[in-house]
Amino acid sequence: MDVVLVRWPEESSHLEELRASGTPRLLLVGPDASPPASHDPLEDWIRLPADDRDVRARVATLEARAGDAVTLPTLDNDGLLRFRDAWVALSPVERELAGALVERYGAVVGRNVMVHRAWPDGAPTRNALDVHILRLRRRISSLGLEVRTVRSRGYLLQSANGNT
Amino acid sequence: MDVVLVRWPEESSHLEELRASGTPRLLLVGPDASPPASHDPLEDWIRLPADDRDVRARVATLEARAGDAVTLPTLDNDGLLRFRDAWVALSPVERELAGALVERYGAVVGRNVMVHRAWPDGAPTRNALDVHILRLRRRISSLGLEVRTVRSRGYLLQSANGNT
DNA sequence: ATGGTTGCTTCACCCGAGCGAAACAATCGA
DNA sequence: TCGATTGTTTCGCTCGGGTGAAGCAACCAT
Repeated sequence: MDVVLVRWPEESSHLEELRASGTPRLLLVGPDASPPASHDPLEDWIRLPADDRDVRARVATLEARAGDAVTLPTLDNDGLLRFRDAWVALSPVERELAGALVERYGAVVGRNVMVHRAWPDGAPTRNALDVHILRLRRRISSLGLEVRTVRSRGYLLQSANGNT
Repeated sequence: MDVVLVRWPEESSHLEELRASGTPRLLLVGPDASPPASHDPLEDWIRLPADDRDVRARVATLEARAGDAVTLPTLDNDGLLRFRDAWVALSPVERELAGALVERYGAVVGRNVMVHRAWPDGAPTRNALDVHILRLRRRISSLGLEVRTVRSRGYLLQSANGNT
């Protein structure tokens, strides 16, 4: 989601609806104005005049927070895994594995559950799942997604930078 | 909880443990340094030289956020210990120990209670609990949690930087 | 105080199981 | 024919859990 720049306090009327809709926003505080008192993580402010890089850094931070809060990966009907405006094509087996992980995004999916999903009539080898998880990991790394192992319990899909 | 001021990038070594313990912090960015890229809501930065009121405003915001974030640790069904949007996987024994501690978060849990919980049919060695407590301590330190000893009474789970 | 005792922490080691990763072979489809 | 997909094997690392032992530190009883 894009960060909206708002002059403070000149455009403060506009601010209410941005707050209500959860839009990330950066307030440009005039040289003599006092900064706003909101502690919403999706709101930030900077004192004018400001270095352009500083503005961009704060915008980037707000964008990242908004992305953390909202984005869920989805697996569409064509077998494409989408996440944050990017996507990758998955092979059939990977599709099933990713499907199980996406349905329980951020939670652990048992190894046996995933084996059953990818090979309903029984797993080919005990190691097969490991290998496909490895291949899935490499594919989705470009999306900023990662599969984390929870030893003796299963696997967990999450955003690569941080948690959920 | 109090906001810690950190010079950036001079004191960046100290920063890691502040992040881990969930301590709110304001980075004082030198005139020529580039701002940090964290999107933790409990971290903020300001460019030096800065107006004193601006510093106080940011400190106040961080304090307010820290006050909002009185989260309790939870042990979910997958054996993951979650705290403040981070998590770690626990081994089976650690899971039982952490479960006992989480249920009485901030209060003392007797050693015998924990032994009975982890090994209902009797402890393997008298030392076993100590070793597992040590391992649990190391694991949860990354979450900003700590296990404190109350001599001859038991153990107590709390947030690493002081409160509750 | 002194020395001993108790309670707790920490380290080092072992074993077995779980898992990761590479390498290779076989198959399938455009 | 060529690349993509999948199955299989093998090697080795990491982790979990038990054990022994050394080291502190607080407490107790002379």
